[in-house]
Amino acid sequence: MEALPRETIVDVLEGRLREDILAGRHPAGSYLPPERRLADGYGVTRTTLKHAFGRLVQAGLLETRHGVGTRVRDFTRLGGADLLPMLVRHSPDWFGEIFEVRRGVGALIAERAAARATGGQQDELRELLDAVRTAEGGDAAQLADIEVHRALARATGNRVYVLLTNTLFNAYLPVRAALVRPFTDPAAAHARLEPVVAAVLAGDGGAARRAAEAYLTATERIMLEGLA
Amino acid sequence: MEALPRETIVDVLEGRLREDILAGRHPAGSYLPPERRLADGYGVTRTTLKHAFGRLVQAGLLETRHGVGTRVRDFTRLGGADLLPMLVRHSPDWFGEIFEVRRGVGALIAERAAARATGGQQDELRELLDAVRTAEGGDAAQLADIEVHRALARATGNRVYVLLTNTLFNAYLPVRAALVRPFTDPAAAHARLEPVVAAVLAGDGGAARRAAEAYLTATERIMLEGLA
DNA sequence: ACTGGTTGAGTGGATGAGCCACTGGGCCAC
DNA sequence: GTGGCCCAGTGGCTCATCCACTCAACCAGT
Repeated sequence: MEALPRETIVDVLEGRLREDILAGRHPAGSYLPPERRLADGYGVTRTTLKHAFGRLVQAGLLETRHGVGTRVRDFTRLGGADLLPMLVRHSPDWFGEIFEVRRGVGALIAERAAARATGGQQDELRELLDAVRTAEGGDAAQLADIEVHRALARATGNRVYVLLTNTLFNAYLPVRAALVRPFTDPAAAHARLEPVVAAVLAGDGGAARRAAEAYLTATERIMLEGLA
Repeated sequence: MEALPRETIVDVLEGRLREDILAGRHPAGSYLPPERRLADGYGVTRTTLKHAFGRLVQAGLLETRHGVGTRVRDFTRLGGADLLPMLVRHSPDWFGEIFEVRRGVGALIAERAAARATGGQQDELRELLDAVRTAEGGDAAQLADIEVHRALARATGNRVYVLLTNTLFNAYLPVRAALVRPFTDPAAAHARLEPVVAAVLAGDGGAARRAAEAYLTATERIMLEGLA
């Protein structure tokens, strides 16, 4: 099991700052208070605050200018998809939109994979699909399911699809993990996924696209029901 | 003009570390030397090194464990699309793959936008397209062109498409900016873009998808030629 | 009045010494 | 053997201090 360590001070601080920004307490375009004052306000050293700032700058939420100050970026306009995990954590409204995109992109990936998968990649897909069926206990089936999707992305021969899949996974996987119930049955997971892989292996792009759309629509419905 | 300040020490250090990682001098899964030793090696303070580490951790390239060490993550397997800018800077191989995805996603966006754009969004599209035609000097036409694409993404009513568009822009825009020649002519830019907007305004999803594909294929060809 | 250089307050950037907290392996008593 | 303890090595965090940059106000000199 993944033994994640206790949250560090920087973690907590980053979370508070992010919350304050996403909640609009520091509006986009406005300057934050000076580091010394802010650090004092949060009861931490300026160095520690700077570490938290560094992360948020990297994430695209903040923008610092030497000698001037630190400003909140207009991330809804300029931000990248890597913001999704924190956005969805702050407000679950994003979930539906994420899944619509996942459906569109997933269909693209299936279609491309059907057209391009190499022999080795086809073998890998067969193996990983089989691993879903024989998965045992807890979230093993769910993890195996994810691996199939990663392999489908790889089978497009386009590494950007792999990264994109990871980005979308990072955004909605925590939510999906919370809904363990519908995803822990290996037989059901295998049955849902099998038509997609079969179409890809058959090299039928149209069928693969439709199968992927069906799969993603089905899992989306399960998740949206689970959230309600 | 955007007067970007001189690179800070942390910037440089981050670049060197990233380069060392992407070049495989620190293989995925391996542990980096201890912070004290590494900081000494790069001739900087441990604090400074930690700031650079913080960014790379946030970016998904590194993973630190208190009391154990700092490890290089297998970003080709687990990384998100936000890595693209640094990956493409390190090796331009990525460019073709990025553009293929941009084409697929752009077509999806155009189709959705045609089906869903509200009246206000249609007006905005008309205005922004017009701004491309009347753009003057330097890269003004190129910037106006980008704004049209952002507006198309917004017109889908799905904010994730906006973020995704930004992510892909961040990845290939620096390259595109280097090829100013084909993109500085307002009339040409307007002519390329007009059919896409027209189809979206007409509410014809299929036509919008095909127009977007044609546009993206054309600009892709221009860029690939420029690179060669 | 206008121009142009100077200054100073306020901001973020970087340092280095020092201490705390965590991990893991090896040692020792049982 | 087995269990517990210890300690060396690692990253986390703080503090005090200085450097570098920006901007606006000021003040000559014209």
